[in-house]
Amino acid sequence: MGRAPCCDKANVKKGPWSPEEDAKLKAYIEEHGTGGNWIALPQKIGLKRCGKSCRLRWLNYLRPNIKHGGFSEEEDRIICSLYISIGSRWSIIAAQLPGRTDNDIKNYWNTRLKKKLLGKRRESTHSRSLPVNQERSEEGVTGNNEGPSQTLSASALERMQLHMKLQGLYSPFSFYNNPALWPPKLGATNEIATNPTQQLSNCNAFVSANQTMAGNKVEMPRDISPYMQEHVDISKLGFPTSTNNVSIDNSNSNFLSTPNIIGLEAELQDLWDVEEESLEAQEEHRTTELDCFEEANGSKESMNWWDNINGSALHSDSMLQDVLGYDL
DNA sequence: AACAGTACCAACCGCTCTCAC
DNA sequence: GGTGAGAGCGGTTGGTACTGT
Repeated sequence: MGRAPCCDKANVKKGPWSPEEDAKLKAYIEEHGTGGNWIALPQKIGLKRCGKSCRLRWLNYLRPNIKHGGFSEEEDRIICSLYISIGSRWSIIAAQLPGRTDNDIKNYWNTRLKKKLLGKRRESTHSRSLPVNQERSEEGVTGNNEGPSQTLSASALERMQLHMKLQGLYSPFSFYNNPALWPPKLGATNEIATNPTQQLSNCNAFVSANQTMAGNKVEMPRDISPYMQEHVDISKLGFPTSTNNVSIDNSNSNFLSTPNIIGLEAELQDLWDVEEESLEAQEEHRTTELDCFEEANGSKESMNWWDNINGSALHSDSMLQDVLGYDL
């Protein structure tokens, strides 16, 4: 049994708003406000519209100080950085761009910006465009019936692709080519890839290994990067206010559904959680994991590998500039 | 000029979240 | 703590404008 509809679907008008409807809605809200009840509002002013439709029209179009189109390069840069960091949290991204609506940004991203970043890889002659074997690698990641693509969302894959692109896959010091920066179990070889074949292999290994680390329970100290602190209202991201450290605890099944972990990290963590294990076994894994890490590195504190990803990408403005194709 | 393909964007849909009761 | 209504959000759709053939 589904929930009751918010309005009488048969008696509401759909489709584009007329100037008269706009005027009615605008005049009423400017004089009386919404009254905290969008559902009742259309009846009050004699509009045959759903309350949700009224809300959307007001927020996305009629509200004062709304900007449409003409995104600046600075806005592009912020949108890209935030998308890579937090994914399709359009409302949060919109909060950082005064006058922009989430819908506007979402449309702009889906129709233009995404193509600008990801779409140009095949025809690009750019020095950082991907080599042929890397194209294959991405197809493996984004791809089809086998492998990691089955479990990573399109958004996460997109962000990984952007991330890899911004990291500069040719660089032997990039995260993907430097196992020393990887989570302990993945960085076993400690080899830095210096040729495309090895780099490709490392990229694939990174993704697939994330799948196989099922059941591990790892502390991921997660500092908010300086970039995020500067550009994002952290309080809106749902991080704990007292500490930035996030303890990923598999024993709490609700944890991953809270906003404490957002986006890609959560998805990777989900991959690790795919395999069902008892709490005891998980705890044992965790203890072993931490002990091994401590033994190898002298401290559990430096197990801050996720920061190695976030920090490096968010600070690579020059790479972002490179991909966007214009000077910042 | 006519048509097809593409790009863009407003609006809708359905789900989750929040909060009052 | 459980429930339900409204608000908010992100994904998707459909219509229109634009561009190329």
